[in-house]
Amino acid sequence: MGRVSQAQAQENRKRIVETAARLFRERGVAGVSVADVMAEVGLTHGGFYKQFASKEALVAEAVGQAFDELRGKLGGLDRATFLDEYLSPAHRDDPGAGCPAAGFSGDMAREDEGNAALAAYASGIDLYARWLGDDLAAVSTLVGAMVLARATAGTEISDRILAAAKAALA
Amino acid sequence: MGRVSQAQAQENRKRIVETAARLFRERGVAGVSVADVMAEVGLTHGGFYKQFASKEALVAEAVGQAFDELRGKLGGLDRATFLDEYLSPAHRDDPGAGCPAAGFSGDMAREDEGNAALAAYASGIDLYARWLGDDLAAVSTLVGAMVLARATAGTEISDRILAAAKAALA
DNA sequence: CCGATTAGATTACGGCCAGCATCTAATGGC
DNA sequence: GCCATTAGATGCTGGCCGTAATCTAATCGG
Repeated sequence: MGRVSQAQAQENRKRIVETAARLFRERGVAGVSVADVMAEVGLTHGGFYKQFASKEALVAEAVGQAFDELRGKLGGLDRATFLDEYLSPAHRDDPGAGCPAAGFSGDMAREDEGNAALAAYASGIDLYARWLGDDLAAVSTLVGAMVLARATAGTEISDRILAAAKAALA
Repeated sequence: MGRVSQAQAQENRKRIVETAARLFRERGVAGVSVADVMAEVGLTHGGFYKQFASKEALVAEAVGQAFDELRGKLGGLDRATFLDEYLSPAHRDDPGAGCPAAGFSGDMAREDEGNAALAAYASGIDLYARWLGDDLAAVSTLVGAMVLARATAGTEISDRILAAAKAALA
């Protein structure tokens, strides 16, 4: 296949970022290859570098994209509803569509400083903190509970973590 | 080189697990190869499979080892001292020797269920919870703060996360 | 309507990894 | 003191990865 309209190319680019944002959260950045992302979008991996400078650049855009989606969702929610949805087994079991702070935490801890992805991540944490009334401890409890519930998924302790966090933050 | 005494072989095995426990926490399981671990111990990667069935088996032992070390440390600490050390920049900046619940969280979230590493991890979380008075919300705040502080290391928000968690748990 | 541009496909390269087969030499039971 | 055992070294394999050069065909400006 040859060229595609600019509109189509832009649409493709958008789908690459959205797919990456989901896959990276589901399987981790290291667990997803550029070819995986492109195949899921229906393109071949070679074309990737016409749209992005590197995988790193895609990671940065994916983190930004995930937090942008979050920004949209937070607008129409009150605190109680948000906590209920966040600390639900459904959220735990669907990391691909879930909280980027939790989904990307493992990967961000090892990015080198000054990185674009890191900056997007930090500003996303700031978003959470402000939305919860400048309460960074609440953000820690929230994200920590989700991270631990996922790491212990399938064991009896996982549901108890979610319930305990809900009780503490209500 | 040829054979080595049984005592030496056991010592080598121990050092492999200890080194893996540190490197995995520093760089993530996917970021450390079997060859990396063996080189750090001073052995070649081929010999690894005389001691371990697979990398997965090493991960499971490393997680167990890290929580065993923790168990030892927790014995001689009161709550206030523990919180102070846990939520310190020094702990944030030295994940290799730090909390396994935080250090392995990113990798555990993607292990398949029934896994030996997962079981060791879940029992480690249980250890924390009991030591903090069956308070799973406190464990979430603690581990969440460390995970987020590491993911935002280098930005202004990182220290504030640690301070906020300390204030909330004191 | 033509030709320069460009999105995507194809193919290849260099590097790294987990795992294993084979070799080597020291051990430790007899 | 011999020799079967075995820890570790060496070297290979098949696979996957990120990246890039090249090709192809469709677009879009002039």
